[in-house]
Amino acid sequence: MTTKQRSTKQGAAVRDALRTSGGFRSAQDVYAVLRGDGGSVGLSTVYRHLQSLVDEGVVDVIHNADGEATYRYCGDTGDHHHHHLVCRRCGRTEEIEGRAVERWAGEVAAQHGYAQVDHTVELFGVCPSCTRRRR
Amino acid sequence: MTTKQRSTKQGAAVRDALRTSGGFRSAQDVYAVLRGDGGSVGLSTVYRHLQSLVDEGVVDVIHNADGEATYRYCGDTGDHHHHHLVCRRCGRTEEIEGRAVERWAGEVAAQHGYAQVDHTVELFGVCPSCTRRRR
DNA sequence: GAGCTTACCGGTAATCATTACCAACTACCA
DNA sequence: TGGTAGTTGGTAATGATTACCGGTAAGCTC
Ligand SMILES: [Zn+2]
Ligand SMILES: [Zn+2]
Ligand SMILES: [Zn+2]
Ligand SMILES: [Zn+2]
Repeated sequence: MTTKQRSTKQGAAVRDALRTSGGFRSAQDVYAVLRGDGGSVGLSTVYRHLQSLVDEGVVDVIHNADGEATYRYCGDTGDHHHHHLVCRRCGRTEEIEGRAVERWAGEVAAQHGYAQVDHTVELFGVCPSCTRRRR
Repeated sequence: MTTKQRSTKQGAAVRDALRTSGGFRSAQDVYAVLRGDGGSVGLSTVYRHLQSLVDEGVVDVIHNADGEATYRYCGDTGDHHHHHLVCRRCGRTEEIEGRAVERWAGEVAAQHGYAQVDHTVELFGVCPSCTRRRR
């Protein structure tokens, strides 16, 4: 039997915090925000829910340059395969997709005889706002 | 003045271990191998040299799914921009490149007005050998 | 080769993100 | 309202990576 999921305020808080943010945030970031809002959430709980959301497929994970995991709510557009263009200053994120990359990835893998191929494709830059602000 | 680099046997050991391996290996992996060979290297030393090699540009880093850093010697072919097709079973790696992806990345970034754009593109699969071996 | 200077070594302690534990708590159903 | 089982959150444990620092040795000069 599939474990029944209970709906708790903490779960909602974590999900909303991420959704509202719009970009990629670390677990510690989310924790800090929720604490700042006066709510009392445990760090364990934050990690737990982030993981659940990832398993559900509504949240994407990317490891930043330091290897730290950052999460982003992609649920609303979440079923279709996509990638991201992330601002390395403010974390703002645009969802992107491209037939070209997908085709290329498949071809390359096939040429080398690799099976069960998956891929990681992320773009990092400085968004218009951040560019304007700090020129 | 640029700090003068001394050539030590430990440095050579780390570099050779990576080069010989051919694939992406974690610092701990390299450490284990060097220890297995009877040599006595310190873990700190391994980390230190891996970082140096990365700074020199002869070694590439990728964070695996767990966020752990893995390193690969790409020095011999190292000047030109390239990506990797990595076997998630044995770590074997093929260097790959593609005009298509580079162009696509540039276009997408431009469309969204992002500047100083960099990208991460890595393919993960199961290499021919590993596929054959384990059905 | 001997002596010097100083980068380098490596063992250990410290840092940090993430996970494991577990007793107290509460959502949900009858 | 009561009971059951999933959930919470503080704390301890884990694991990778970094900071320290006294001891070692590479490279240079004579
Ligand atoms: Zn920005
Ligand atoms: Zn894709
Ligand atoms: Zn393989
Ligand atoms: Zn590229």
